[in-house]
Amino acid sequence: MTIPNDTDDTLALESQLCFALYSTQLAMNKLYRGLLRELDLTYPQYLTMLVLWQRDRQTVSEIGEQLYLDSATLTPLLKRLEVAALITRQRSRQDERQVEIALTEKGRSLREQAKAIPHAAGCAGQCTPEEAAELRDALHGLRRRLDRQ
Amino acid sequence: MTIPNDTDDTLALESQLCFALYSTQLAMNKLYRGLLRELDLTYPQYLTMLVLWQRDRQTVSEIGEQLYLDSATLTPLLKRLEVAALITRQRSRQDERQVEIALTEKGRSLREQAKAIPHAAGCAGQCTPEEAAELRDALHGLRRRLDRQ
DNA sequence: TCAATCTATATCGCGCACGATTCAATCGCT
DNA sequence: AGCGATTGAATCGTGCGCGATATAGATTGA
Repeated sequence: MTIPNDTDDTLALESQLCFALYSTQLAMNKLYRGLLRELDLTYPQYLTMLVLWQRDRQTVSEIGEQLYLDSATLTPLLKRLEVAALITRQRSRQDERQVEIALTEKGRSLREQAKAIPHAAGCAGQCTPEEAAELRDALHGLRRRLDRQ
Repeated sequence: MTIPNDTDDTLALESQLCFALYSTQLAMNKLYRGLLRELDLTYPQYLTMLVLWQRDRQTVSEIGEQLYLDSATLTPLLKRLEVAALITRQRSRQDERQVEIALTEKGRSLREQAKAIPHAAGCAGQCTPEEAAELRDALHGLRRRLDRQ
């Protein structure tokens, strides 16, 4: 009697951490699309604004280091934020290779509206702050290990 | 004496679960890009193959329900898998609106190569199976709550 | 000094995601 | 039977991500 040789679930979709991560990120993105509609920002644009609200006047690569994005992604994104009059982009005097990104008054003032977002997102995810923090730390840990590869 | 009115870290990038999710997904994607290079698959294409390896002959929307993707994303992706000769696409006889996706022999046989992927990914993430399972379940739970919104 | 090298940003091409729309096939109802 | 509503897939437009390449400016060293 032969044992069926392919009943193992190694490749089962739902068993895989990578798919849990992928599909949850899709769901989170969808949630934020709704929350960010009134700010007229996409999710990556929102992240970029978070970086600048924490510290104004940063170069493209400084922003990229924090978001894990490179200039191929950021340059067009930043141009759109510039068109939206939320930031300015100008070549650094000291080093003409660098481009300094700075908030406009409009960009700074958008922060007030944005303050409501994290709480709204937390409610939607029905997470207690403790649950959210635990999951966040587990994810950051995983990311750190993946980055080392 | 005035207390600075904006030292709260509500909007701090690293404190937010959504960014942990976003950046970890970027890192995971990067890992899989490397692992999948020899299979000549992108990550979403790999997920689609997982779905078909679990059950052959499914319609576009059946695949979409499992991956949380709609036809706008899947139709072009499936066309590329068809060009790669991994699947066939043909209109259902019973219901001409539906398109049935079926594996080719080449598509079926790719499964053998793919079996090594989950283990390789687990090693890269340096997760014990228990850690991975726990994080996976926490993420599926969060996704379920987000989907209800 | 000036050529080789390195660095920061930009550009190009491709493949997702997805909102909005279109179109054909099917269903439901009278 | 026939017509409005629904459904399944495709199409279009926009915005990421990112590998690969380009380009201009800065740095290094013989």
